[in-house]
Amino acid sequence: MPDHDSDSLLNRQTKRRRVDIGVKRTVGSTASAAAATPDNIARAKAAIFSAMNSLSSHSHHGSDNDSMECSVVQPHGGPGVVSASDSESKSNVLRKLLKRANSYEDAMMPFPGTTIISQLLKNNIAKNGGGPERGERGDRGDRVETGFPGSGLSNASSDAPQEDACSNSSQDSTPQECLSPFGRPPGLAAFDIERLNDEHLRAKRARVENIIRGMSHSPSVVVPAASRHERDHDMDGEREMELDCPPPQSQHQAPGSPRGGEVCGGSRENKRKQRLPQQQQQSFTQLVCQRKEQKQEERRQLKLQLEDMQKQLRQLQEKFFQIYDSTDDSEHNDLHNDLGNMSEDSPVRSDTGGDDRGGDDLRSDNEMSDLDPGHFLDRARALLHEQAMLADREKPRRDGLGRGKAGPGSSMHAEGKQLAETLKQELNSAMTQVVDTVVKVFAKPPRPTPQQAFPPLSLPPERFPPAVNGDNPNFHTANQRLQCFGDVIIPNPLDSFPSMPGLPGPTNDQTEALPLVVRKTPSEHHHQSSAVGAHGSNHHPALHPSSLSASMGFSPPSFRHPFPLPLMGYPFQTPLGAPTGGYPGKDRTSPDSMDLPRETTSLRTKMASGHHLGHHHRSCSPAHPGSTAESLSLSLIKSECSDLQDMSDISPYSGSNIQEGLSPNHLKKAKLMFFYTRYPSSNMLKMFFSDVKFNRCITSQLIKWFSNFREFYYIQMEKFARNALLEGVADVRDLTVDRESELFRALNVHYNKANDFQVRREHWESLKINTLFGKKIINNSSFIKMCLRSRGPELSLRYFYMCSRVGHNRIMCT
DNA sequence: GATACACCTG
DNA sequence: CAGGTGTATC
Repeated sequence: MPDHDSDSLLNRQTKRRRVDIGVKRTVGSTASAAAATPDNIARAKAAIFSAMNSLSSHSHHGSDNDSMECSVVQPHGGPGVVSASDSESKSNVLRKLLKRANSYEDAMMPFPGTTIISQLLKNNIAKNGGGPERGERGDRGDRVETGFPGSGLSNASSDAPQEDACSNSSQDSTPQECLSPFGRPPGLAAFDIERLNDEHLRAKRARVENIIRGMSHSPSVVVPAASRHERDHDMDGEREMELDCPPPQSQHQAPGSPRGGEVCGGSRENKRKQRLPQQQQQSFTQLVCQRKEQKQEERRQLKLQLEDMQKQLRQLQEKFFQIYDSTDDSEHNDLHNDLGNMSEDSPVRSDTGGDDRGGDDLRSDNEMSDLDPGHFLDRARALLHEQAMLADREKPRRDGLGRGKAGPGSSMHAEGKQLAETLKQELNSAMTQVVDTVVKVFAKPPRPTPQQAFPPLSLPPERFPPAVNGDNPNFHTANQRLQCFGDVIIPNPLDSFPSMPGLPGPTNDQTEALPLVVRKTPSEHHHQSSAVGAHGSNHHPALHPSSLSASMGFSPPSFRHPFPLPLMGYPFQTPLGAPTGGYPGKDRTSPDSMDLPRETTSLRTKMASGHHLGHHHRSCSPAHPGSTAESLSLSLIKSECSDLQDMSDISPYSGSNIQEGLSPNHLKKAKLMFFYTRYPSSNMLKMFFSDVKFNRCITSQLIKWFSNFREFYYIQMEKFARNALLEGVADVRDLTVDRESELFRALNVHYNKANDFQVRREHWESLKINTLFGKKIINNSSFIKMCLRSRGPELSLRYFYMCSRVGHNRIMCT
């Protein structure tokens, strides 16, 4: 704390420790201060959270579901848990937490608090293997995890830590959740559907496997069921990490910083992130490749589906034929009459009677080959041919004779023709339906495969090429992306969300937010620091790959979607729900009509009026929203653009409508983006806001927005933590977040006021978040992702998991 | 000096 | 959310 003396530091901390703690510039400083500050409950809480975060950070794996819990912190060396009942223990805990916090501020991970943390870490460890706080964070980098050997966790230690975890989780959830990537075509029989599902599942599995292979991050994977067991392992691992790693000297690493070994090494990167761009580029490239793969996969699936449908069609035809045949046999002609009526207009129709033969033949054929579709057509052709011949032959006679003559034979003949006609019509209609169905299915965003894992989150910078929705509001269809956000969402947490730039490499997970600015090219800025800068070094550049990256990471191949999202598991619908289709309503409407929050409105107004933001904005011009682009943007948002892809998708259309200013919709998008990255890099911002002409003002404004978002977000988290402490919560496992919770409400109001995102019950309750973080943000709605993501190790909840349990969700820190 | 961030205030 | 300030980094 170079700058601040302890007092000031304390004050400051007291006031605001929230947010920046993690990032803070002061990093190494305050160790001294850290020591005591008892009074700060908040701090303690923060510490707790951080601990929790730490834990959570690594844990991805998780079990998914339910059981994730985090272990709690335990005060003393031993991982003992603090007994809630004992006030003293609480005090100790708080103290430790405080210490930790302080140390944190120092930027180091305090060992003091270590015990607790370590225990927490242990629990979680596995997942990321990430180191402890900073270190932990560093983790995000992925490598970090690797660095930690010890994690006892089962797998965690392994190299593929996060990935594995992701994959595992993905697998777990995927199958079930994403059952039908394709919507079920109308008309398909149940058995067909089942068949399709089976195939689909197989395909998903294959995709998941691919994804897993592709991922290299996450170390731990745990099986949900074993969550607890795993947790233990994780903890061990984490602890080891902690021990192994020297405390960071000065700052924590920035959230995305790469770290792994680094972390352990204690080296932190004070420097700002420099290379993000490259990393991001790689990530993008990977994403693109993944997308292609996904598309191919989609094609394959569609083909399979088409084949199934064709089979079904054939079966239907056969059945029809059989029925007809039976009727014929019975000699009654209700059916015939009907057919005759139907085919009256048919050219082929003939009045002449035919012989029975046709009927008999058909019958026999049917008998012979009930199930052979091919016969159906053959018979139809033969019948037609026969009828034609008869018609020619009898026509003259018929003219002379009159119809009365037609006996049974002629009626049969007529019936044959009618049958032929009917069959033709049926075939045509059936084919038409099949084709339509296929087209529709194809057009719809398929649910992605599981991987989505979400999404979350990061976006691909580039956006995948996928089709974007430029025109089609319903980007789902247009894009065909699956939204899977597994979270569906919007999956596409996502997964993938986006961090475009940040995409992490394969391994990156960015659990943390990326630095806001990354100077893209060296040429442009010599600074490399994109990130956080100063104090912050904490932010680790490496980290960037926040969730977005994670998502990207995941998205692998399996998805067809462009996004990575996380989609894992959710079925077709987007998290958003119904509105998928068009984003009606306000989305489409002009900004004015939008139901934006007041602030937004005011912002818009200001902007519209040419308001210039302070010095930041000197050059900014007013925004000109309204355009289609915005609508699209909203649409995207609704669809949970969370996914990187979504983000990326924006660009296409945006290109045509580049605005010089930021509109309310952009603000909305920024909020959405915040779910994925708390510290977006400049590249990410550019990608995400491809429809905006960037200049210093815009960049500054965006940075400011994110700064504000962080502030709010961390305040909420801190508040939540504080309340929890006051309530006597000693164990993270006791923390719960449900829809009624203040945290949920606050976040939703702030970031989702217009309910652009529908946090559906299923998303909330059955999140399989294991993989959520970082890399795997797989499923769950963006909202949840957002909730999970927190900024710094310290206070942030980023590592929290919200799990659903029977009636409620828990926040886990893994 | 420029930049980015945290923090604080309105 | 914006404006301002202080700090750290480049």
